[in-house]
Amino acid sequence: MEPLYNPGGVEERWQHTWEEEGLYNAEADDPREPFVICLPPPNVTDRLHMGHALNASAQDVLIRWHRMRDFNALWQPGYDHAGIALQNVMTRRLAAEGKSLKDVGREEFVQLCWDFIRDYGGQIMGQLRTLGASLDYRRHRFTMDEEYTRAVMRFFAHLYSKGYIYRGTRIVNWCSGCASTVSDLEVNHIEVDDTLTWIRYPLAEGDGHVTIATVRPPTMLADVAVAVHPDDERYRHLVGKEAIVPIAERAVPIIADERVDPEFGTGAVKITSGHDAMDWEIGRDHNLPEPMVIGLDGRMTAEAGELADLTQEEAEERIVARLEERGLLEKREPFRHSVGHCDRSGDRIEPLVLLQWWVEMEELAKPAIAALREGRVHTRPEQQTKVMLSYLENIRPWCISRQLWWGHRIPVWYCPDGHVTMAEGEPEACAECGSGELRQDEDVLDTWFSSALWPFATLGWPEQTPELETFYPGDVCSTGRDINFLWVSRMIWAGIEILGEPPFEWVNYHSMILATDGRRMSKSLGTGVDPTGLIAEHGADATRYGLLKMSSSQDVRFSPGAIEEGRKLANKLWNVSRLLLENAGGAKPGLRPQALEERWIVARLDSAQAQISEHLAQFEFAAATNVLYHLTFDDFCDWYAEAIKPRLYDGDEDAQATALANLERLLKLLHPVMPHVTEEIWSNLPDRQTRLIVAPWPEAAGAHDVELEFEPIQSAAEVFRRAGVRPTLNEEQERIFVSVVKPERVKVDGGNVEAEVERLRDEISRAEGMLANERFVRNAPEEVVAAEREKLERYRRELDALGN
RNA sequence: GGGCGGUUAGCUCAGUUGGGAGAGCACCAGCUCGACAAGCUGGGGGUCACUGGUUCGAGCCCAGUACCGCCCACCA
Repeated sequence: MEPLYNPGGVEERWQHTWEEEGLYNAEADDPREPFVICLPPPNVTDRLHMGHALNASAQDVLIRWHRMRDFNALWQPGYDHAGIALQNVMTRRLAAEGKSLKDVGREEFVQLCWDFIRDYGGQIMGQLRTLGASLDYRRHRFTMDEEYTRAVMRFFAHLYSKGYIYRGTRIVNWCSGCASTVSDLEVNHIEVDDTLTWIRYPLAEGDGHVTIATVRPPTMLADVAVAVHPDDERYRHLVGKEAIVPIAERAVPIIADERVDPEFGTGAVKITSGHDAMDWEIGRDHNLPEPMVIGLDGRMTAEAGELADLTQEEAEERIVARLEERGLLEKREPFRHSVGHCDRSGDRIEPLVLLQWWVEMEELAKPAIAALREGRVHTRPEQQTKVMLSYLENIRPWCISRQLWWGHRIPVWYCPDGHVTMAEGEPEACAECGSGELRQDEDVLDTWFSSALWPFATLGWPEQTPELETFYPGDVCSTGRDINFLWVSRMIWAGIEILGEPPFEWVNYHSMILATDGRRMSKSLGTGVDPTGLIAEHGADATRYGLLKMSSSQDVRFSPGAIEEGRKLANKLWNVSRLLLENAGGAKPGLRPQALEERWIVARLDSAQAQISEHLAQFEFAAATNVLYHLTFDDFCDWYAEAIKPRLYDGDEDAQATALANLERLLKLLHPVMPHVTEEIWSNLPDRQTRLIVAPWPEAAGAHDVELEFEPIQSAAEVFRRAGVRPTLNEEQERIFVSVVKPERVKVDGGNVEAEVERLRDEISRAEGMLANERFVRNAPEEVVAAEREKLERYRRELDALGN
């Protein structure tokens, strides 16, 4: 063993060995209790980024921990086809070649997507392997695979037959950049500087007018009403009358609706059902028509008359000029408000009224709400449950059709008479009239529609496979908050709807890792840190340790020091192992603790193990790494190993055997976080029967000497003193050791007796004050009062020892 | 507009029912003898954002303020 641990080569070797020996595999006929996590499927064209690496580290710790605890641990891998994202990539590539979608046609385009995936996709699984992620790679799934597609079709058919899926004309979010609709969840509201234009609409009868304020004058050509609040005294007399929309020169009703804010603008608002979400709702409730003057390309349509084909900006200029000529323009002023933008392309969303496919969500959400409320699904951090509930309780219909070519095509066919035939496979004839002339719906399904099935479609659903039987429902979903609604909420209701129970019991939300300056990590900002670079430079173990160490219940900044710490820990462990192994004589591991410091380290290992288990069970990975760090550095290396060194050199077989047994134990506790270095050291231990990855997690604590559970370092010295042990320490350690023989001298040796006396007097008066307080003595827990009494006595003894 | 989170050492962050302010890194000093200088030991350094309240006692509980971040939303 070399003095400096070099993860390069070692890590790859173990990754290959583990996978080749089938140690990542989980089998459906394994009788042990299953433990299942589905990897959130990365986009097939993505490369590993920090979020993937952190989340994979967390999941792998849980999987490896459970595997050692004798669970049948399945970590399910796979990819998502990333509908809009990949379509946009491909569209840009075509454009770079001077081609458009129309030039290549649908069939060829889809083939190009598959080619692209074959050539450039599917890289993350390889990158996850270099992280040591123990996924069952044999079970890899892709949402566009034939089998998975069958599941998507069945899911559609199921929801369609129960009436949850329907086709309807409603207001949608149209993204001109993607040339598709997107769901409400894919729209970001961003503050923009705009202009608010105040326009006079003359009354149809008489001379008066009503002034409205709008940020989008061109849409006035599609106005269908003017609305005011029903309680607004200023306008009550006008409700039921008509106003003339200028330029369009149409009369529209003046209506009353409570959704109008009387405080805003003049308190009167133009209603444009075809181009605004709230107007659309008001329009539906008042049975108003839904004309449109803006087309799919964002330009004015023929309905706009002489303004047809103009851009909205051009149309606005013309309209404002005309209004001014006629004296109907009251004023224009700067106005800042939030406007929907496409999450994918960044383009401004155009609300349009289109015929699309929808999922009616209200009924489907109810069992998911119940599952969250009843604690059948828990979240970490817990507050996220509230967030999820408020989303589900206010859920709205989900637009699932996309005007794309890359994705699962909607399994619906139309005959020339307009009859609708839904079929999981291609039908031969119209279900209604028998016509053989069928045309399939052109649209594909929202990518998230297929992602919702991930926990069971990956297991073979709709077939009743052994995998489905054994591995559903799973246990943990670990993910970022950014896809909470898009993915997690949908898996929950879909799982309950299809299989009767939620797909997992726990949802763990990991930190978002920000750049060191607090900005988002992003390629375009140049703030990204590449985790594969960290792995190459510091090793996978150090990277895993570092990411888990810096993770938290909230978002955190990237900390290079945490990775460095991981590297030091691996090196420290490596070197203490060298010490123990190279001085083990012919001893075989066996726990024969005789000296007090040996019983002490067993107690420390027990105690640390209990803490680690508790932290992992609560998804507190940073706390677990902290325990591991101090256990290894302080307790195991700096005190225990130092203390037994002389006996190791002297060839004391009991000490050697015990040291190896304790090392074994330490390696097991570290393995889930740092699998490679621990497996490598493990392979150097004598008489290994199994790999560490499948070695049993140590027996539960309980056998150790309870009275030895002191705090680490000081207590070690205390233990040595009581044991009469005089380990060979260096001069500094010797000084501490001696000082601990008389604990009251520790601080005084530093020189400042007066300050120490003062401190003790303060402490004594504080403790006396508390104990003299009847309410404290009466109300505080007994242990707290007793602890206070003990402290008081100790302080008094220490003060006496100082001669005061 | 609604909701959630944050503000603790130079930096990144812990701090579990209220009871002696912590870790890692960085910095300083010493040690460096047969695992490791990517080591060991020690040290300096904090008005726990601010104001008020509850309490014998508040980083922690309550009310409010400021600043930062995130999510949701039909602010025309």
